[in-house]
Amino acid sequence: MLTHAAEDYLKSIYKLQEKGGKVSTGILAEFLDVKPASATGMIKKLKTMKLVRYERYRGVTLTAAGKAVALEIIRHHRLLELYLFKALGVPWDGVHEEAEKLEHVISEDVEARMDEYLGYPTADPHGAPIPDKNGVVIQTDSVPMTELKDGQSCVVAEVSDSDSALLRHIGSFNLYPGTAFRVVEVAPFEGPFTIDIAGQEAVIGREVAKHIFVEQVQDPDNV
Amino acid sequence: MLTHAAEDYLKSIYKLQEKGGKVSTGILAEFLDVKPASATGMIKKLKTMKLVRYERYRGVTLTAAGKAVALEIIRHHRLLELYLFKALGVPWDGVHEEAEKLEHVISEDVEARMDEYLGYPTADPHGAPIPDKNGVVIQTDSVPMTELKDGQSCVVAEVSDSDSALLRHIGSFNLYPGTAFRVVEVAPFEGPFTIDIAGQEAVIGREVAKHIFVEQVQDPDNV
DNA sequence: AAATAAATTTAGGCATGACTAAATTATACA
DNA sequence: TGTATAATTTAGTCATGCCTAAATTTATTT
Repeated sequence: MLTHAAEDYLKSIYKLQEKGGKVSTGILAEFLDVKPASATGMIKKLKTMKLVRYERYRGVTLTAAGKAVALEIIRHHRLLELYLFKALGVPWDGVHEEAEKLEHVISEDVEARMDEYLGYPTADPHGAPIPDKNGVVIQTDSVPMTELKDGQSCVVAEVSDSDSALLRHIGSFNLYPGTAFRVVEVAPFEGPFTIDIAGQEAVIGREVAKHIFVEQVQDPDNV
Repeated sequence: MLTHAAEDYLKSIYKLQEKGGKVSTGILAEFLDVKPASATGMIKKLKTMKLVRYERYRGVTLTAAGKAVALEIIRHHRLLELYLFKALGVPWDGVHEEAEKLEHVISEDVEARMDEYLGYPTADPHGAPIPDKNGVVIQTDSVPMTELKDGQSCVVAEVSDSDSALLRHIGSFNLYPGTAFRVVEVAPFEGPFTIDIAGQEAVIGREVAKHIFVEQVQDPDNV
């Protein structure tokens, strides 16, 4: 069986690989909050297990087996997040931290029971897709909110889940996945966004907007 | 923060201490399925943390601080067992193994939410008492089923939870905590027990009966 | 193309927590 | 009470996974 650390490395490599092919030792180490030397050590171990491809100084990629493990852990994580949110009422800014610990110890049996309870969901409370039992991920094509122009309408698809304070802030505007809003005005010179959400106006800073991803964007003319 | 291993040691010392004061290195090692030398090492570490009292060759006992940790872990374990059983329908012979892993990683917040969901219960699916947040345990005075005589009636109080196959067997007779039954006949020469449970007769072997604890024992004359 | 800077790897160390084998202490029995 | 046996502890090893510091390789810049 794999150690928790190995699972965390594979999960991280997967996530970093998603946005940019090969993953460097340095990026991986930073993402995991360890020193590069530590990452090198684990990468070598994962290579002997045939879970990653690796040439020194050339970065890592997951093998099919490594990707399967990564997706299994991500599935655990996201199902746990949604379960904690829906079944136990844990606030959405708290579920990530909790799931981070539970994802390594939950059994397949308990996971299947949570999955059934939740009605076989496809997204977690932050809108991230939940891979199915076979590791198939349904990808939505969302864009960062920062790309929106005046007058456009859209629906929140996903919010990055790493920063708990950011999530509380976003939650205070009710910008949960599935929520629709319209851009009233984009301030010039990289300024904040004024939006209309269920009749209420709100001002969203650009740094915050970078972490909100939207879909079903519609121009006002097309309506 | 304590390691999972340290928590397991404290929990084990507590359980062994319950039935017999001081705990020897050998008994503890056997209980934890490690070698005595390993137990000695951890005991020394726990002593420096002031969680146990220890003199070499003289056995261990928990300090107040050590007992508090042990009870906290036991509370996690038993609340988790009951939650898995009631909320997710995990069969009672599976909850122990699962809780064994989860007890070390569950947060106080999630635990409090499970506690609320369950209505602040006082016993787990095997009838073992759940310590409250302050570490107070409500002890029931149950006796092993092997002490019962012909004609006595009683209610199942607790069943030992360590052996999953045994639990399935006991479950097949519906001998869950809270279930009442009457002894029809105790076979002579340390033989099996024939009982009447909800009108059905069942034969319970002596080895199995040793793991079933009962209370509210009543002689047929006293009824 | 050589020199400098940045990234990565190697080497060596530390804590945890298990193990085996050998030494020590305690217990039991004659 | 002395000796054999059982229990326990000490000493030394191993795997994990992190660290720092030094060496190496790659990338950049002039």
